Amino acid sequence: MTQKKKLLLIDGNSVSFRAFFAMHNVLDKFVNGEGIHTNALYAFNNMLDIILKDEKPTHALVAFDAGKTTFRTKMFTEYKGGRSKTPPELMEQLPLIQDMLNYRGIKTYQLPDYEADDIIGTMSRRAEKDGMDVTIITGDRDLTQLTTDKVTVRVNVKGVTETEQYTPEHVKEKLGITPDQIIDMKGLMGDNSDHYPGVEKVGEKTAIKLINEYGSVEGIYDHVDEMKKSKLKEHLINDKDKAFLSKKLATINCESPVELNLGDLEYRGDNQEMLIQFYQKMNFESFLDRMDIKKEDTSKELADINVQPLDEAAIEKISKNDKPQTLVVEGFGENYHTAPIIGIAVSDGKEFFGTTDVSILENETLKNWLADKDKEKYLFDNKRTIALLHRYGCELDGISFDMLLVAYLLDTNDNKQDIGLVAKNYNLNLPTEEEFFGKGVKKSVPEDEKVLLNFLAQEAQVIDELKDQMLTELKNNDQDSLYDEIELPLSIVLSEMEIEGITVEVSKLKEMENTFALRLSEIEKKIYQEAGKEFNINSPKQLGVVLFEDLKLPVVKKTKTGYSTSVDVLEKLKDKSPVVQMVLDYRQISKIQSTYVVGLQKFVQPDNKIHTIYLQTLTQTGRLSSIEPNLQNIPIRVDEGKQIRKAFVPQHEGWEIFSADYSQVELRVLAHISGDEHMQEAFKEDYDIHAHTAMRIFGLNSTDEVTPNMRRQAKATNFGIVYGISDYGLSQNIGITRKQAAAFIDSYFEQYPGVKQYMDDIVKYARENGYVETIMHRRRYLPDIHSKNFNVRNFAQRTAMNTPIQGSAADIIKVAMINMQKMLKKEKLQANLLLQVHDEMIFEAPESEIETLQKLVPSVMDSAVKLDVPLKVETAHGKTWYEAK
DNA sequence: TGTTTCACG
DNA sequence: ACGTACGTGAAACAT
Repeated sequence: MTQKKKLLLIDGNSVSFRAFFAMHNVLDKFVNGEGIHTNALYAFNNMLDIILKDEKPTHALVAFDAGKTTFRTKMFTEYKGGRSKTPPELMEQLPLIQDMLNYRGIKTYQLPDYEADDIIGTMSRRAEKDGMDVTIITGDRDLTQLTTDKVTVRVNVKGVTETEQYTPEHVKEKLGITPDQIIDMKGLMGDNSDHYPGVEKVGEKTAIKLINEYGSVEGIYDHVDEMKKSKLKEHLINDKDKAFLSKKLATINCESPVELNLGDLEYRGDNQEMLIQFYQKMNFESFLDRMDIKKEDTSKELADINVQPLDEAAIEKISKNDKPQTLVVEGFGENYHTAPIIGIAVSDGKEFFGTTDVSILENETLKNWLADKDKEKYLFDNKRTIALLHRYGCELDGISFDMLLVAYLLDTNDNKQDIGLVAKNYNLNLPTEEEFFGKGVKKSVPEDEKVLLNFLAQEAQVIDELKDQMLTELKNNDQDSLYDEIELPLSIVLSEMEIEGITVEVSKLKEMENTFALRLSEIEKKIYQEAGKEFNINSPKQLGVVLFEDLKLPVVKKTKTGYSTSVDVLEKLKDKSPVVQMVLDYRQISKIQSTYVVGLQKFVQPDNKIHTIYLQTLTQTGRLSSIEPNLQNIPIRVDEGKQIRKAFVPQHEGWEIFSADYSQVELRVLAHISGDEHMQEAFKEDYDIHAHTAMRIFGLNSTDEVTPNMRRQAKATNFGIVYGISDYGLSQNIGITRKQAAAFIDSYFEQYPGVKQYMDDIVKYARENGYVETIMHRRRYLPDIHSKNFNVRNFAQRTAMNTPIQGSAADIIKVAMINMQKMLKKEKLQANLLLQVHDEMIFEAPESEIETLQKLVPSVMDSAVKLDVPLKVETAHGKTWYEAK
């Protein structure tokens, strides 16, 4: 079925006027580089976007008035007389509006001696005859006379973005007459703005009454003699000529000699190239932004691929092929440590081999090829592939291109966890895992093996096809060594850590579960007693009612949905009611119980180990994150929670847990990249950095004069600096006034002028380049740095300050992990690297190796990168993770 | 599915 | 005058 044709007709002059006055208040702000005003252009275009989206016309025309004299002025010289002149700021925009419309693929037209109305009337009648639907956009109500079953008139109200829709029914409802009676109404009442008269003392109400009685102007005068004597009758008789003339003037000429065919009006859409140029000339940033989104729609569909069976003959071919080949190993399930492999594909870019028979992984030739470091391979997600193959007894080596890692390094902003998403970014339309397998209960492997293998082959094809382009981008960004020397080797290290896993004593967790359950029910009882009723303490909503309505405690803070009951609020209410402390205690225990004691047990595998998954390509700063479960947020600050760590033990009798952490890496990184002399000195001399800061900002002569409270405040200030400080944030954190906090910060910047300089420079750098970088050239793009929104922009500025610091620290420990793993192998130590928690590494090792590690680990860690200040490493060890700290 | 809260660096 | 610390993941509740 062919699409129903629809013609969009716009009254160019009246809409331009509307547009101009709609944005008249910002007239001075809308001036382009050449000094031309652009407000009407902007508003017109905005309206156009809305209308085009709404109406989806197949044909379009914008009609303009040709000049001052028309057939109407010949009939009545004063027609449209006495009108004030078009403002010059609008005059200069009118020709540009026509240009813009043409670039948007819309025809414009004007006809000497005729008005825009007549062109619109004529074309709408022609279109109607052709069976088209018509929509007319205008600021002038008179055009509603054109309304029919097929013709809708949308009249701008309140500016240009909103319209009132006139159908014949709507006209009837509003005026009580039919559309074609509007000209009779105008004839009787005249028109002030078009400056033609009607019958004396007849306005809209009287006109409509008369029309309802007699049908038309003609009808009225056919019966005027029968009317009973009245002033109205006198006026009608006196002004008969005027009435007929005015009706003529009001009548739109629907048979104007318009030299256009409907075919000429076909709407073809934007002329991208010209439009971009035009928008640039007009400084229309927001319209330019909108265009980029449209461009992405040109993605290329992938053809079906002829996939040959991956059998012994194919394996022979693959293993003898010296060219790099792309490997796809597909697992089915959320967690690849347990997911089965459902298919394997290999391709050299020309031939595609695939199978769903995983027993092929027992083939020795294939095994050897996979493990051969000299057989170069490409893939998407090295770590995942290594882990999957490992469970099937295969090793993997020789990976030179991991598309996932490269995509992440090129731009951390978009979600790059899925090959389909990366492909789409490069205009290749490969389905995402979710699109292909479905989600939720519908998630399933396609029944037809061919469908699955085709998908795997397409994945291989995409990897192969995008490799060169992506590696070139990487090199252009100066990120090739970040990839070659850090992220790619790290993916192997991480796979080893995940596969090794950390041993957990479930019995210990069970024991804690009972203890905490008992304590929880005790506190629960007390809270119910105190509150006078039973309720769900875990529900912030119910708790809010109890605290702030039943107990009438003062409301400190509100959230979107109601009262806030978070720790900082409860802390302030502690002495107001004994129930508050109980709630705090309950919350703490309940958190430990649900998330850790109970939560962790669910992840312990039959080997008594937990195998977390590190997300290497998620964070915006370059840090890792850990999921299923998260082993990077195991409690340590309060002892009840820290007890959890007693369940983390070495896998062998006679072994210990060994941990090593960087001390104040982030501040050391700041000292390095800011080049601040005073801060560098503090680290070179190995002073207590927070005490040193306290001494400086409180103007003391020696660190001996620093009180514990001063040190605490200085420490918070140091943190604040790393996070991209604000006086308010600091004041909230250490409980001082905003003014005091501001004074701290001023004093800090005075004492560490290099830090101040860095903060200013990095924000400027972000503004000029659109991104910031770490010491290893890891990038984070910050488009929000140009935001007009105060909050959004400030957030981007703080991010600009923080990311190079947090990100460089992440770079450093990543290098250390790679070097450490190498060193353990080289020294033939049995020790295993198990976990990474941002600035620390956790190992298990035989007691006999602890002494070696105490020297070796710090030496590897502090020599990972060379900074202008030394790195410092602290170690600890013990029978459990609890004791290794 | 989104919100709130809280565990970590 | 604006409303704030940076980076994460998971559980529970409410919708």
